[in-house]
Amino acid sequence: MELTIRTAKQAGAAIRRIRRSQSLTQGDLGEKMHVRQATVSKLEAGEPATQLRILMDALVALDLELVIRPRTSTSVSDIEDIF
Amino acid sequence: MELTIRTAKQAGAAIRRIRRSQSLTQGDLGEKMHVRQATVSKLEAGEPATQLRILMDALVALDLELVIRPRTSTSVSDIEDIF
DNA sequence: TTAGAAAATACGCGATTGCGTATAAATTTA
DNA sequence: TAAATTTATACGCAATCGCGTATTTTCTAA
Repeated sequence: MELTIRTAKQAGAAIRRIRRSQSLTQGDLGEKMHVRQATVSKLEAGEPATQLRILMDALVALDLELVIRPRTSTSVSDIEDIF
Repeated sequence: MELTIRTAKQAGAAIRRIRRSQSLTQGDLGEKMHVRQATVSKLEAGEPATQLRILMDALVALDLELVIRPRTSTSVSDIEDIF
């Protein structure tokens, strides 16, 4: 299970998917992160002005990590993601 | 070449390493990203309030992508990173 | 060792964050 | 389909963003 992220929107969508897979509400996640449910909502919406700190805190709370690597060729799912 | 990121500081350090490996100055990268050199400086310093948008723009400019995945066990390099 | 380049920092600015507190809207479940 | 839960949105606030413009401070070659 590995999600490729190229936009803030994709990052938010990934967080949402994973949060749900762990049966957590935005409120639950917010509690773990010590931020409000509204802040989680904005993060998941892919608001590009969200602070980096919020993303990192979410990753910790969901027991995830980030990897930075060279861009791989565009996959079909990436294209679908555009629409 | 794959960098594991768990903190904003690590994200900044990774961007800096990769930028240098591509022989770019902060000014060069800023130009590609349409942000100021000062903004790149803050990103690389790992300022946690940096906007997510800035990180994503840097990734695009450096031809990188992000991966979100479950946390792997702590590696030696992670520990070294603490000190 | 010093000139030149690169990076860090500063000031004032408008914009927007995340905050507390609430509520409206949407979704799920009984 | 009604009730309950979850998510999105709102207001006023202090804080901080990234901006333009510039100036240190630090690093790197000649």
